[in-house]
This record gives sequence, structure tokens and C-alpha cells, in this order.
Amino acid sequence: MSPPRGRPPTYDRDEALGRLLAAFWEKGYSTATLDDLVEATGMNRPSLYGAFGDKKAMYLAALDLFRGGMLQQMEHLLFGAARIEDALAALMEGALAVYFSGENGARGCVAICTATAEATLDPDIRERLHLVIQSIDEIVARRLERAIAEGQVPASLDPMRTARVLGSIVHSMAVRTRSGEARADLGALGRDAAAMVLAAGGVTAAARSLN
Amino acid sequence: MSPPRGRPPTYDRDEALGRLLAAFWEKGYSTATLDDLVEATGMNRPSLYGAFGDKKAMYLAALDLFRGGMLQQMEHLLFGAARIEDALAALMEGALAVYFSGENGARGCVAICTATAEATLDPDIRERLHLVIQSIDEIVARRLERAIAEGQVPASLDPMRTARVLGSIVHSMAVRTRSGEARADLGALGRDAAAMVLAAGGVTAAARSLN
DNA sequence: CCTATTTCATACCTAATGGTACAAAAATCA
DNA sequence: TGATTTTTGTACCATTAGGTATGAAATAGG
Repeated sequence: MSPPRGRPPTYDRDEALGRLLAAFWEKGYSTATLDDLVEATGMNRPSLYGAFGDKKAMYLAALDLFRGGMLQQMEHLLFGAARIEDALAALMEGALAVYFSGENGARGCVAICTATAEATLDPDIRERLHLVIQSIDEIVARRLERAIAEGQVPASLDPMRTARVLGSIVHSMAVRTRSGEARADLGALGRDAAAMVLAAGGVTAAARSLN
Repeated sequence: MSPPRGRPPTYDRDEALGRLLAAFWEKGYSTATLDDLVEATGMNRPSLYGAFGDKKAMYLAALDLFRGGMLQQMEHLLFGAARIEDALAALMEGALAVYFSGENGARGCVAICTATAEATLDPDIRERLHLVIQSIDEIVARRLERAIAEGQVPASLDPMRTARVLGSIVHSMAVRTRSGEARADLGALGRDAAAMVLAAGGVTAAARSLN
């Protein structure tokens, strides 16, 4: 593999994409201007366009990067704990750690908090949002399946339906973060929800048939 | 009360504000242009500015209108039902009815789905978002207090903490609506969550002390 | 009927936005 | 070293954005 022909880029594409993600995360898609993105990456406009395409492509690429990292971390947090109680606690605490990790404080989740606004107008963005939501549901459901297999929760628990409830708590934590709620209060919300779900034995076939 | 001096307005301010709300609801704050707002209201630009102020003031007024209507309807739905099961079912179903009531289909909640993106940049918008979230939490908590008083749920249930879990489900339903989830699936999510909360006896002091 | 007052409608303004042309710079290959 | 290729950086472009000046229109008061 010989080095490429022309003048070598001065930027690192992955790092630049990370900076793009951070910029969109704070400002949202339509509020972030090209000048913002230029400043965030340190690149100039033509380089940005050459590397990523137009503004929307940058946003989509940033969302994909986010989803990848999110899934990796959730996998780690959820499946690294032996007890389902600990796994769910790690999920909630890990989400909060990300939501409060911005330089300028509380920024929530880039997909839930910024893509949702655009979802009505752009099918590609809506698809990305859906993908993030679906990914969360599915990975939590997989962890619940393991808990069933290990006898930590009743077999009557419906993994996917229960996961959707837990995922919903995570979504709201993201929104609430951005609304200015204190981290301690959100931690309590996450713990309360997880404890209640486990106390109820999750969403069960019985509870479903009630309605 | 004699009629006002000059030329009478041709628009109805309340109706115009309703149209503004609909426009912001679908497109979001920064994505909705002045031209969009002019078209939605049928008013011309100077009249819009005369009636409401600048674009941000229009958005804030629309959010306030939304919150007022939302609270009124939630009061009706939550306190119109005698049993807490029915009250929570009405809450979830009522939320979905609103989230799917747009002309162009699924639009979710204007506060959760559009104000969240702007919340990091504008304190006034963030405050409105917080107010909506807080209002939901509080009215649900009040309904749970009544259920405790009427012996329908255990007195160990913490109304506010339980309400925050239920409110979180509603938030996520709004986001999920906008992401393209089917209404039937969201109905199931709402029923599942409500049933599980009641099955667990809500968030209790006991569950809290576990953590 | 004339004046005062308020709204309406057109047209306009400035600034900012997303996107690009073009030439200089930096590398490889012959 | 010279030709080729790719990136860089400046400067620019057309469009759209939010917001406003201005005069005509419509009402009440005198």
C-alpha cells in the first residue's frame, strides 16, 4: 500500500467527525451553521465538503458515529454486570454520564434531543432517529433475555415490551437533562424506574392480557 | 366598552396563535420560516409582528398556548375517571390522540419534540420546556395522591416519583411518534407501562431505600 | 365630511446561510 | 526536475433569512 498521490490531508477524518458530532449535539442540525462546523473541526469549508459531502451528510454521519459508540458502550455496561439490577443501574448511570458530558454542560442525547425536531421534515433523519431508538430497545431486550435465562427475572417477563418501557425512561432522561433538571434527580428517576420494573417482574403476558 | 379607534383587524388573534402553534409543531422553531408562519396564519408579516412580536415571541406564545390546552385536557382525562387504571389509560390514549392529530400525520409533542433541540441555546425556550415537563409531573402526581386517598393504590406509593416515571413514558411516546412508530405499538407501550406501575404499587419508599 | 387612529399590503433592506471557483501548496511518480 | 494529483485557503456567489419603512385602506369621533 503506497501512500496516496496528492497533497496529504492535515485533518484526521475520524477526529473531525467527532467534532462535528459535538457541534451538532450542542446546537442541533438546523441551528448549527457551516461556520460553526468549520470552527469546531478547524477545517475549512471545501475540505469539509470534500470529506463528508453537504451539511446533511455531515449530520447523518455524525448520528451514525453516535449510534455506534452508544451501542458499544451499552453492550459493555449491560452485559458487564452479572446481576440484572446492576446492569440496569449501569445503563441509567451510563446514559446520564453521556448526557452531562458536554463541554457546556447538559446536552442530553444527540438523536433524541436534536433529530426529533427534524424528523417530520426529513426521512433520512427520521430513519436515523428510529434506528437509535430501536437499537436501544433491542439491546435492553437482549439483556433481559439473559436475565430470564439466568433465572434472575420471571420467565413471564416479556423482554421487548419491558425493554421499551426502560428505553422510554432513558429517552425522557435525555429530554429532561436538556430542560435543565439536576443530575441527581435524574439519577433517582432512573433508579426508581429500574427498581419498579424489577419489582413488578417486568411487563408480563398477564399484564398485557388485562387490556 | 366602545369599539377601538382605528381600522379593525381582519384576523382573530387566538385563531392566528393556534395556526402558529400548528406551524411550529410540524416544522420546529428554527426550521419554520417567517414565510411559513405567514402562510399558516394568512396574515402578512407586519401584522404578525404587531400582534405577537418577533419570531421567538411567537414561538413562546405558541408554547404557552399548548401548555394551557394540554393541562386542561389532562385535568379532564385524569380526574374524569374514577379508577386510577382508567385515569392512566385515558392519559396515555389522550396523549397519543394529540400526537397523531396533525394534518400531516405523526407530529408528537411540540414541546418535547421541538423545544428540546433549542433548549441548549435559549434560556427562555428551555424554561418553557421545563414548565411543560414539570406540569405533567405535577398533575399526574396530584392524580396519584387522589388514588392514595381513595385507597386505590398503596399509601407507600410516592406520588411525585411515580408520576415522573409515568411522565417519562409520555415523553418517549412523543419522540417515538415522531420517529415513525405505529400508533398501535405506542398504545401498547402506554398500557404496559401503566399496568406495570400499578402492579408494582408505584415507586415506594422501600424501593427508594434499596439504592 | 374631515381628521385622527389603527391595520393592511407591498416592497424593500441587511445580514447570514449553504455551497463553490480558483489558484497556490504539498505530496508522488516518472 | 518536471508533470500529476490531491488538499488547502481565500474569496466569492446566489438564495434565503428575519425584520421594517411607507403609503393606502378602513374605521370612529367631531
